[in-house]
Amino acid sequence: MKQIAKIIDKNTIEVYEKSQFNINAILQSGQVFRYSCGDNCVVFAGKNRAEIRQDAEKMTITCNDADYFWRYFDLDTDYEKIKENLSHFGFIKKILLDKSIGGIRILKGEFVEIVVSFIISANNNIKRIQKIIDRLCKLCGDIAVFPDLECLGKLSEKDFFDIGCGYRSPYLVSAVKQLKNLNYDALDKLSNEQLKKELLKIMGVGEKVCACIMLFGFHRLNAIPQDVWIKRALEQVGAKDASALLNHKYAGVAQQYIFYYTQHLKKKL
DNA sequence: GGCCAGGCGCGGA
DNA sequence: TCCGCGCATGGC
Repeated sequence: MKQIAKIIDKNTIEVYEKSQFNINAILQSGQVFRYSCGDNCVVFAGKNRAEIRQDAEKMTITCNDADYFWRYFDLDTDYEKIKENLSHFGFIKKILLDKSIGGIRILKGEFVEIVVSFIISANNNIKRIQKIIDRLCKLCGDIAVFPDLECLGKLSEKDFFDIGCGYRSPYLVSAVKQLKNLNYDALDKLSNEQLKKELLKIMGVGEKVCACIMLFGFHRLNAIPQDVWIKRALEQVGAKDASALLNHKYAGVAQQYIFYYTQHLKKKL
C-alpha cells in the first residue's frame, strides 16, 4: 500500500494522497458538527483541535496530538480498496466520478460526543444541530471543548431545553446517566450485533442514531444510518441494489458518499 | 407562513 | 411485534 500520510512530529501530520483525503468533503458529509472552514479548515474532537491546510502537493494537519488525529482521520485505512470494492455498484461508481467524493473518510469520533450529538440530531437540521452543540460546549465553559460526563451530568432538563434541545432534553438527561455506566473499551470488543443491542438501550438512541454511533464512534463500516435522505436515494436505485448495499461490509462508507452527493452537492443518483 | 429536518418513545392494536 | 402519533425548534 502506498503511504498516504506521515507523522512529522507530535503536532504535525502530512497527507499526500489527495484522492483519499478531501477535508471539505469529510467535514461536510454530516459525520461531525464542530468544524469551520475558511482558508484552512479547523475541526474539534473531544478536547482536541486540528487545523488542516491544503497546498498544491500535500495537506498539512497541525494539531495538539498527531497520534490522536492519525487515528481520528483513519490514516491506516486505504480507501482506494474500499472505493474499488463499492464500485461494483453502478450508482456508486457514478458518484465517484465526482473526485471530491472519493476523498471522504470515516472519522473516529469521541464516544460521548458522538452519542450526545446524534441524539440531538434526531428530526433536526444540521445548521441547528451545530448551534445547539456550540451552546452546549459554551454552557460547560469552553466553546472548543466538548463537555465531559462530569459537566454533562450536572445539566438539568431545563438546561438542555434552554439551549434548544427541545423534546430531546429528557432523553439527554437519561442518556448521560447511562453513559456513566458504559465503558468504551468494553463496548468496542463486542460484535456488531451485541454492540447494537447495548447502544439501543440508551434513551434517545433508535435504529438510525445507533447506526451513526456504530459508524462514527466505533468505526463499524458496515453500519448504515438510514435517514430520510438515504431512504429517498435508495428508492431510486431499485430494491435489489438497495438490499445488496444495505448488507455490504462497507455500507456505511457508501452511505456517506450518497449523503454528501445528494444532500451537499444537490445531485441526483 | 408552512413544511421539513441525519427520529424516537410510547400507547394501542 | 407493528403501526401511528406527538413532539420543540428554527432553517428555508
